[in-house]
Amino acid sequence: MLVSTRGRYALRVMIDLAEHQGEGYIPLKEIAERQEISEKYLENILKILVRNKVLIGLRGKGGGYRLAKSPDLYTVGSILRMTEGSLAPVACLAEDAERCSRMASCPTLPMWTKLDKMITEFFDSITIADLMSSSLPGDNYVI
Amino acid sequence: MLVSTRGRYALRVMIDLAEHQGEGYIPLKEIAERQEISEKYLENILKILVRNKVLIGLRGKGGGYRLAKSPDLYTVGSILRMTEGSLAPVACLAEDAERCSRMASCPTLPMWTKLDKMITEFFDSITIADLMSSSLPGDNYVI
DNA sequence: GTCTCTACCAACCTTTCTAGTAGGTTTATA
DNA sequence: TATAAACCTACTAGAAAGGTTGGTAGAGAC
Repeated sequence: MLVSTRGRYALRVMIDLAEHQGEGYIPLKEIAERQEISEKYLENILKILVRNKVLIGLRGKGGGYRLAKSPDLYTVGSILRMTEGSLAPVACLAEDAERCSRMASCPTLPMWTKLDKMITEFFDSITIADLMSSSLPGDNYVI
Repeated sequence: MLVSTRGRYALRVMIDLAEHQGEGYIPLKEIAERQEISEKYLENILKILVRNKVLIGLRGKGGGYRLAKSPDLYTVGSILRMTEGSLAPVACLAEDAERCSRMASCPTLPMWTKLDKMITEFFDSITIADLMSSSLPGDNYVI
């Protein structure tokens, strides 16, 4: 599995917040309810997004979360890299991979590299705004 | 990680055997040595390929493994599906996934479906013959 | 007929990742 | 000061990854 629940939920939250922009700070409880995701689990995911300054969290009564910037300024790729760590299709291409001694002669490496590039370009070509329900699904984020 | 060692090793074995076609049956020991993979672990992987009739195993002295068909008749996709089970980038798209109640309104589903199609088409467009060292790496299995 | 080489098979193991849960602390508003 | 919220640390059950152990069965050479 390339993308786990962490990344998928993060994207859904981003879209949810994008659709409720201008309504001030949205409490976690509300998002969790709408998205049918456990509050406590979601908390862990939103923490990552706040740390990366994608979301702004406000404490106390009337607090909650909101997007730091406009939805068209966030690519799906950037959100997934934050939450998933790496989007590499194979271990050898992960940033923290130990250098493989067979690299120079590996007959499969060019294939993996090419796929990695395809995936990266795909995710980086789509923004949160593209995913919003107001968009026609399936055709507007053509690669 | 989309593709684990199981799938990667399987591909390397297929290429290895393709490059030693016409030399009769190649014992596991030899492959393991050349590929620097533990014999015992490789055994588990080859079992899958034999079960799927991609390789033919012969026991006893002089035994070993050989490809059942020509290398250009095996796509990378078919080998990976055998060994990895599923190549779906997200859980919702796996064959054995339980039907998600949000499917109809999910704003991210079209993106996942599109990526899944891209990945499948990529892997199905490359054969073991394309990966052999005699090929120029990087340009001949253009999608 | 038995020795050796080989594939084949079932079970087990360790480490890491996934998908959470529990319980408390801090900050802001009413 | 009560309450609503984010924030923080730690824990956990289960699954998957990446193997290992110890055998059984078949085929050829002597």
